[in-house]
Amino acid sequence: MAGEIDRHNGTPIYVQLREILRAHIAQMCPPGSALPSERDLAERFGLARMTVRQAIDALVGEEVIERVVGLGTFVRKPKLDLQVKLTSYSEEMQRRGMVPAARVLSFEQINASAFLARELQLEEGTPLVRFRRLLLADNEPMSVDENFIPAHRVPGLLDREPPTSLYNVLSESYGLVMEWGEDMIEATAASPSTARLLNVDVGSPLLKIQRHAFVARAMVDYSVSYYRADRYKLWVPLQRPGVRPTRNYSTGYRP
Amino acid sequence: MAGEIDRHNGTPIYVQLREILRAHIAQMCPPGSALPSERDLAERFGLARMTVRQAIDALVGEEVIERVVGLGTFVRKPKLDLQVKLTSYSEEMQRRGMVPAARVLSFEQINASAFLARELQLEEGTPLVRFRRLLLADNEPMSVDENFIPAHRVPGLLDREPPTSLYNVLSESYGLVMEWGEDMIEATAASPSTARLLNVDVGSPLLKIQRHAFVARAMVDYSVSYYRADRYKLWVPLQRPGVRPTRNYSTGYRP
DNA sequence: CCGGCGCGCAGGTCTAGACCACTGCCCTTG
DNA sequence: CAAGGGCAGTGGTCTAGACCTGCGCGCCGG
Repeated sequence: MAGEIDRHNGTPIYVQLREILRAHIAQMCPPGSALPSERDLAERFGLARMTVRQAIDALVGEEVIERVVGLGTFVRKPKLDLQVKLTSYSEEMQRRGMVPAARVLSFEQINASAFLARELQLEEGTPLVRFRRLLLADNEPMSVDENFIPAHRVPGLLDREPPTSLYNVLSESYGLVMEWGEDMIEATAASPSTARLLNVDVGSPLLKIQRHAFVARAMVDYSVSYYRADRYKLWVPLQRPGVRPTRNYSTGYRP
Repeated sequence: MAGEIDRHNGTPIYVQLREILRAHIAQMCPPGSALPSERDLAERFGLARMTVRQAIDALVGEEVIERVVGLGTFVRKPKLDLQVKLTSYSEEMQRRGMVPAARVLSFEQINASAFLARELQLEEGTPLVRFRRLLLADNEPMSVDENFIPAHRVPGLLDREPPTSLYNVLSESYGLVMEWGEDMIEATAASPSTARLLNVDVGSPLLKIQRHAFVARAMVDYSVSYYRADRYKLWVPLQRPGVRPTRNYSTGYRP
C-alpha cells in the first residue's frame, strides 16, 4: 500500500488514510477483494483503530467498500450502468466514431474565488486544479471546456502531463468515479475570446453547460463548457415524478 | 428531552440516542434551532462524547441536522424536491414562484407535414391540433411554444376555449398523463419573428427545446419551444444520488 | 470418516480522556 | 466610542484501550 501519513501537514489523518485506501483500491483491488483488517491498518500506520474506522466509514458511506461482520472489509463491484452517463468528452466522441482531440489552454493550480468556492461548496481560497481546454471533434472546434477540481482530491496531478481524458485519470489514478451530477443548461452568445477559439462569429449562439459532478456527497468537479450550437445538441430523457427512473442521460452529437 | 437510554435491551446506545434526538427535533425544534451541545448530551445521558457523536453523525448524514464549528448543531430546513421533470409550463413556473400566463397565437387543426409526420411517427396528412402560444412569466415574454397533438387523441378539444394549461386539460379531460419523454436541447439565434414576439434583439441566443412526450408507447405531443436565454435555465439531474448515505452498518451480505 | 466445538480474528460498540481550530462575546485599552 | 485581545464554549480530531457478536476453520472426539 503506497503512501504514508503525514502528521504535521494539517490534513486530518483519517482523510489521508481514506485517500490512501481509495487509491489502493482503485489501482490494485478487484471487486470482492478484502482490505487489511482495521487492526492491521491501525498498526501499519501507527494509528488508533477508531481513526482507521473513521476513514473506512467514509468509504463505506460512498459505497466503495463494504463491511461484513466476522469476515472483513471488501471492495464492492462498481456500478457499471452508472458509469455510462457521466461520460467524459473523449468517451462520448469515440462512441460516436469521431476523432476527439484537445488543445490544452491551461493546466494549473489556483485558489478558489468567491464564485468558485460557492459552486464547489468549499471555502474561498481553497486550492483548485484548473484545467481549460479546447475540445475538437474531427479536427474542428467543438467546445471550450473548463474544469475545476479541489486540489486535495488529486495530489500530484499537476506534476503529470495534462491528461487527454480527465475523467479517466480521475478514475484510474484517484479512484474518483463520477457517480452523479447535475447540469445547468442555458443558451448564450459567443464572447469575442470564445468565438475566436471556437472559430465562430462573435454573438453566435452557444450552449453553456455548467456541471457539478459528485462522488458520494462530495463535489469533485465543477465545469463550465461552451458548445458550438451548430455542432452539438443534448438529448435528455424525461420522466414524470414518481415513475421508476430509466436512469438514462446522454449527450449527443448531431451532425 | 424525552426518553432514556436502556443499556440492557440490546439496541445500540447510539441508535437509541439518535431516535430520541429525532423525536425531539420533530416535536419541538423549528428549523434553525440549536441542539444541546455534544458535551451536554453526553453528560445528560451519561455517555461518552464519541457515542453522542455517533448518534449525531447519523442525523447529519440524513441531512436532518447540521454542524457548525464553534457554534453548535442546528436543525436543517427540510429539503425541497427539485426532481420535477416533464412538467407543464404552468407547473414549472409556479414551482419557480412566478406567475405564468399565455397569449394564444393559434389554436387550429392542420394536416401533418412530412416533417411533423416523421417527428410524431404518423402518416403524412394525419390531422393534428396545433397550439401555438407566447408564454409569459411575471408578465414578461418567456418563450414561444408550439404543440402538435394527434387530433384523434383529443376529440372536441378545438370546440373549447384554448386551455390555459395544456397538460392539465390533456390529463383531466382525456386521461392523457404524460409518462415519459425526451427533450432535444440546442442553442439557436432568434429569428426576426421570434425576436419580435419575445421582445429581444434578432440574433439573441435562445434555448430551443424539442420535446416528444409519450403515454405508454404512443407519442401524444410533439412540441418546439424557444426560450429566452436570459430568462431560462434548464436543470438536468444526471444521476440520482440514490440512497441517502448513512453511517449505518449493514450485516448479512457475502461478497 | 465425520460432526461439533472452540479458538482466533473480523467488525460493532463504547469509554474517558486529550488537544485543536473556530466562533461569539465581553472586557480592556487606546 | 471603537478596535482588539482574551476567554469560554463549540464541534473536529485522535488516542488506547475495553468488551461484544458473528464467522470460518481446524482440531478433536466419536
